[in-house]
Amino acid sequence: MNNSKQNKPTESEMEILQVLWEQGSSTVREVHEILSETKDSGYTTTLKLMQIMNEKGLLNRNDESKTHIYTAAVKKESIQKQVVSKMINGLFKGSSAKLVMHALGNHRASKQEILEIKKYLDEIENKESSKTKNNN
Amino acid sequence: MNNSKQNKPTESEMEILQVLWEQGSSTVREVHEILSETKDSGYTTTLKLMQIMNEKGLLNRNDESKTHIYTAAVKKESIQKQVVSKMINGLFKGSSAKLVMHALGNHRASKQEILEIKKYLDEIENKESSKTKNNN
DNA sequence: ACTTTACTACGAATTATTTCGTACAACGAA
DNA sequence: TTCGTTGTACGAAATAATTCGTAGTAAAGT
Repeated sequence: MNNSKQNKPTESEMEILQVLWEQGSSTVREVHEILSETKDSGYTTTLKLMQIMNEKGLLNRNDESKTHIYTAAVKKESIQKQVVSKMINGLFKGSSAKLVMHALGNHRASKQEILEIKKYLDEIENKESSKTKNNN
Repeated sequence: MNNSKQNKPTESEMEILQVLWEQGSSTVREVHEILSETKDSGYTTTLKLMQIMNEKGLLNRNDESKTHIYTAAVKKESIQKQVVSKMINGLFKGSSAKLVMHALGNHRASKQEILEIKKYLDEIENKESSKTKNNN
């Protein structure tokens, strides 16, 4: 049923997904341009990677024109969820609170953010049963 | 200065570190026994991995007796920090609040935990300068 | 002493991931 | 049309990570 799961993206694939999530549909060149800022592998490397990701179902591609346009085929949220779950179960052994405090401890949050979180906490504290869908 | 950093543990190495952080110093067999519950690679695989980790400085070992005793040489906190940072900068593009809400959304926290988090939020909201050392 | 058992060491095979070279097609400009 | 440029395809090399077989050693049992 779900063709897009199963294939956990590798480290390099994650980098590409992140670019596509940020920029939206892009060409290989566009993606490569951005990756180049922080990495120095060649153009064909990015190309190959994206082709593989397409085969794996991680990306979709439109090849009507000569220059293909790629789009992330997996939702950012779904990957975020996957990664966060793994961390909670692994490194933080079931305690989301610990992860939360680490996150806040390492990376200073703005007053604004702190407020948001508090609001969110109030919500989940009250309704002990509803299923909340969260943000991006 | 910091000899223990640099070598980012691989996936398998993380599994071993987690066992050692939980169980404390252990023999290869003890570690392997636990890993076996969820994985099916052989004993010598675990052995080899731990030997490599020792070389990399990820583990320390006491080989006074025939059966060596291994200990994690890196602090759990330091790895947690590393991983969380990477997530915030990558997948969550700078917003620790988003990570926090994802964590709480995916993994139901207990009332107890929610309280702890709130308390923590109050702390960092107030003192804008002190450096808090957090839990395990 | 001999055999079995529990270890370590370590080379090497296997598998996964990343990287690149090269061939070839389309397109636009001269 | 003929180049030069920009793209894709794809095999295959280079690297990284995991897995295991085999050899050898010490300790304990018989």
